[in-house]
Amino acid sequence: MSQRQSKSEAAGSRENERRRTILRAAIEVFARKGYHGCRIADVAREAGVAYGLVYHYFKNKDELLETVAEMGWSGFVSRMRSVAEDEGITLEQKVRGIADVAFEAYRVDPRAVKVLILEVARSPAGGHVVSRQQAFLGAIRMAAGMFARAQSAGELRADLDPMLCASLLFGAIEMGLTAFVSGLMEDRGPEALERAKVQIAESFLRGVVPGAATSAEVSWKQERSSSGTRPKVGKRS
Amino acid sequence: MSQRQSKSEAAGSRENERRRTILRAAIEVFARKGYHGCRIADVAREAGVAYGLVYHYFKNKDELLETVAEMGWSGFVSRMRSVAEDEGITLEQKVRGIADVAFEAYRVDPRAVKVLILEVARSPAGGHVVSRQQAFLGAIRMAAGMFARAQSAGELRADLDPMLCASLLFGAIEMGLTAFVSGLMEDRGPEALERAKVQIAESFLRGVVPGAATSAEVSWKQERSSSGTRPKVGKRS
DNA sequence: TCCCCGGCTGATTGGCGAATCAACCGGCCG
DNA sequence: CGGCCGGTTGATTCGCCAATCAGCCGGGGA
Repeated sequence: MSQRQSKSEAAGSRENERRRTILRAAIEVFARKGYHGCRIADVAREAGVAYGLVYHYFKNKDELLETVAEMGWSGFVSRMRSVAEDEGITLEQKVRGIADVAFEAYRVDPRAVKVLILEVARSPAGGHVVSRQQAFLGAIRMAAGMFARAQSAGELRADLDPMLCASLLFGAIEMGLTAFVSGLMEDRGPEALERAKVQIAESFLRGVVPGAATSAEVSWKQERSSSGTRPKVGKRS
Repeated sequence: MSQRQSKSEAAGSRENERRRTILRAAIEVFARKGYHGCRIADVAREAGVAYGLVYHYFKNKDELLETVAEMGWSGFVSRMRSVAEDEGITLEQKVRGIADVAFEAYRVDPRAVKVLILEVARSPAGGHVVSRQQAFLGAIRMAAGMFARAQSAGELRADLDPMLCASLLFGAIEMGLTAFVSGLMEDRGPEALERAKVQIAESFLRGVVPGAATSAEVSWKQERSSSGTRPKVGKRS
């Protein structure tokens, strides 16, 4: 069983450990100096490996970023999807769940989120690297679908454009995180993060859900008593 | 049309015309291929001038972007400031006014807005080019100040963090514009733009203003009958 | 013991593109 | 008319950095 496993990236072998190290270093360096502002040599030094080894694991610099993006993003998207497509919860819970996922990702790995936001989501349309922002837009479309369904179920104001709702939610979350990433928010402790998350979700919901004071308002104080209803969204799968 | 000369730059001489041409070409090219994805040669070709002339008017490539950023941004900021600091209007009107300014900027010059959003606002922290995102953060801070003042006047829920409100508003506007910039919104006509603007402002206000159904809600249907209560904020043009 | 092999090394190379610079207009003044 | 001068040109230079590659090391199998 412990036979030499084939070169497929099946299990986390010793070799993959190096790969991981390089990936982490890349995130670190990208977060610090930006993709264009750093050399491969920086990544190698940060990882404590030889320059050439980076090219042993990654075809080129671009693939390095691509991989970083794919890993972080796919994790986020799958978690978000499981929330957005959960049939058993209300729109409000979904929105809170999505905010949860995003802020939890930031809490767990701020650097990675910074890279994702700054280098991936907003990468200028270079024409070639479409895949990246396509992933981002895909997430928004997914949310838009969620809102559209909620709308026909009467959980969303009829006069709103679902796509715009999705943009609004993502924009609010993204900029909220940016406020932390960029140091705009002086207090960056976990409880500040939690407060920000709640405020964003509640504000968004008040603005978007039919019937002025929603249960968002009601549950505001007693939310922990009704905790069982909230899936809490496991992060690292 | 009234956009001729913006501010200082008093004497619009013949020489400045060339400079302008290059600047416009830069915006065009930056919007199409991104700052890093284009060469100075591209800008020169687009402008129909010799390669070297670009360096006659701008110290280097970075200063070119810097100038583009400064021009577009200062225009936006000054318009926004005049709205945010207007003592004679309510918070709601200010918020609508800010949305107005942003969307009007997009309507007038989508390319420039695209560059501003993609290349300037979210430029990765390169350490050196701090000024750019500093300008952006400055705008958010200004809005935060506006919200803080509104809060002590009772125009904003007491339980909200002004800075976060500012982030939320900017995030919503920015992502809304991004939806257009990136082609997420299939319909990009002026009336779609108008609808998006209204939806963003109203949603934000519902979420943030004390007393569930605000005048936003009330005026929603009867806004044109509600006489001159709403000054309609004389944006540019 | 020696050889093989695959992870690993880092000096070298090649190309790209920013920035320079010497020459070139064409108008204007003396 | 001739010389000057500022805007203009684009081939050339120069530095940087991604990507290569020839070779090293250490383990394990024969």
